[in-house]
Amino acid sequence: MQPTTPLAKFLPYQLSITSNAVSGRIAQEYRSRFGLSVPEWRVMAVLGDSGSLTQRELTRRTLMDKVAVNRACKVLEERGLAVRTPNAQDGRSHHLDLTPAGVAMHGQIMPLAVEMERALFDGFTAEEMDQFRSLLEKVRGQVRDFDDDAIESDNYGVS
Amino acid sequence: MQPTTPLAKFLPYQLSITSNAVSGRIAQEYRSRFGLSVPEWRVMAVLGDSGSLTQRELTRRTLMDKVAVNRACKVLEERGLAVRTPNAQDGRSHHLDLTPAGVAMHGQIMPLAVEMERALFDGFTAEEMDQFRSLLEKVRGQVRDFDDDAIESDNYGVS
DNA sequence: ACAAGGTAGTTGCCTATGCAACCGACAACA
DNA sequence: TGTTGTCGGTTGCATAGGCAACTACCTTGT
Repeated sequence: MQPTTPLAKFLPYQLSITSNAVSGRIAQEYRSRFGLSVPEWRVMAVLGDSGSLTQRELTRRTLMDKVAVNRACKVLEERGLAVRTPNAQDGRSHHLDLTPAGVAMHGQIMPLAVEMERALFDGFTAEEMDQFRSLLEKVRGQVRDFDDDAIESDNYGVS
Repeated sequence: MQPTTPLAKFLPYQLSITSNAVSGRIAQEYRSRFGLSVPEWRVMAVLGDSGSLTQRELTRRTLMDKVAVNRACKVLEERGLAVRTPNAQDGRSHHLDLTPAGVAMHGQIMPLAVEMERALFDGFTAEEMDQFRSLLEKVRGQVRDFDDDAIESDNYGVS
């Protein structure tokens, strides 16, 4: 239906619009059901699974910016879904844990995540999902390599 | 190396971080080489290929917000890369075209796009790339379906 | 011809996101 | 023990991106 532009064939473009569509759909669901943003949801997910983590640990595990983690934690604390307790080993940081209310919400959040993943990839075979996962991982590896080589050689005529 | 959290297995999450990594890398390249943002680049790509399009048409082809298209066009015009000429058929809109400078830049932009796509998917077989493309497309289709069904049934206990 | 409704483009506002700078605390070492 | 460098966390700032409202213009129906 859409006229073929070079843009439509460009794989990074397809990746981008697909990711946006999926993220948007999921964000909408979490916002309307729980009033959670995506960063908040991610912190809840990790915290509910592992518990007692510092923000540094959360940053590492969610691959989000430390500021994003900080703000998400702040909101979760204000909403009474998580608490910070002092870290005896390191006075700079604190341990984060879900409150009972947080645990309860986590118990609703994860099934919804599973359900959405199922709905989004409904019709995919197990092989296709594995393939998709490994292709995504491979691309991330390439980005890291790409970052290293950093094409400083040829600047395509632009100084 | 990274401890396994449920988050890391969650496919929409992997999609999101992969897309961010790729987009970020590409955005950086276009910014440093041409001073173009991603929306500006997309408009340049489509315009260079088809020429004489209205913003409405550009919106349709890039799948971007009409405001994003508008702002990109404004910048391109200010930088002398594109011009707007009145549309005799419809007084509300105008036709956009690349200037000679815009055409020249387009001539450098597209090879870089091809080169980056190549570098990012280096090591992928043609089959893998096709597979990737069709998987992405399939997911987008699912998001559309998902949008329709809209899971209004069970609200997971949240009113 | 004119009223009502719709559409392309534009502007303003509000939120999300990221970086850089900063603060208090830890670690290494003279 | 004091000094220097580093690290976790926080805040402020600057930018990107989307939505809603508005203007100007087109279209349809009377």
